[in-house]
Amino acid sequence: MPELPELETIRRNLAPNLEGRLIMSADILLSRQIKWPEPGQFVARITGRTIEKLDRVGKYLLIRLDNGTALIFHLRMTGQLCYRPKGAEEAKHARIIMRLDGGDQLVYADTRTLGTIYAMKEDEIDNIKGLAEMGPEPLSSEFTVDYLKSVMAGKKTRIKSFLLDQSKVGGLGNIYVDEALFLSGIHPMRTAGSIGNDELTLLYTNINRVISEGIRDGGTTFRDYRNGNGEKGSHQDNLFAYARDGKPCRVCGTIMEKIRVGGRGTHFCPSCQVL
DNA sequence: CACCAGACCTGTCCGC
DNA sequence: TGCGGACAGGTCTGGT
Repeated sequence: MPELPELETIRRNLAPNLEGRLIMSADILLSRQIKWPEPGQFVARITGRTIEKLDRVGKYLLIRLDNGTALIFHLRMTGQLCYRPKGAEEAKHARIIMRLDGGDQLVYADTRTLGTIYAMKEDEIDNIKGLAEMGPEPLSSEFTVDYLKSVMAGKKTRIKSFLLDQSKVGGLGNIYVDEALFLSGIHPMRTAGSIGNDELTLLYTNINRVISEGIRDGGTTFRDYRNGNGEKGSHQDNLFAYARDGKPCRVCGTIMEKIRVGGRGTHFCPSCQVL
């Protein structure tokens, strides 16, 4: 489900409800999703701890505790992290329930159970490869036109697959990549190295644009995604490319198409984005 | 290094 | 109504 804008939305609406709160206990309903340490140790590391701060790195959410442990979530396709005030109805597909002071809960739910969860001491965090190797994020000071130019130079990988590589640009996923390529008039099958300076500058601008608009709209809800309070996002109403196959292009009216690139469904306008 | 298929899972939708 | 297949916001592994 979730890409950078969705994770950032979750972080922003969980933070005021969680920071300063005490984790009284944790119920593990599906231990398979805890990747480190083993479940008993996992529970021991987080119970009785106070939540200090919520951080996000790419699509990872890090909940920092007062013992230096970071409770780390990657939601993959259908993970949800939801704050449930005392008395709220039960979450479907709950996999971990963390009980907070005062009877409120932080619930991790996940239909497809692909999400991954860790409780890492500071010196263990780099063992999560995807996190340690995260590339610069859109909207950050490290993400510049020159950076993008340097990593794309000479690359034969198709631009769609290239932008999905988290070690190149952190936080992009299938929806926002299709959107950025559409707005830039770049066909998803082009190789990264074939993209000229003007197009590359446009692409850079549009990556930042789609990410910032996604955050502004509280994320994109197609099916499972909900924010930290269980609410849907609204960016699905403002998409140009994703899931618009068979519909007229919002710019030129041509019927949009869907192909597969690197195994992922890819939506584009055959007239605005020529190969 | 580039690229693909398969794996990990469950739910939904579509065609027959 | 039932059943099989394709597909879904992500990432990792192993093969060519």
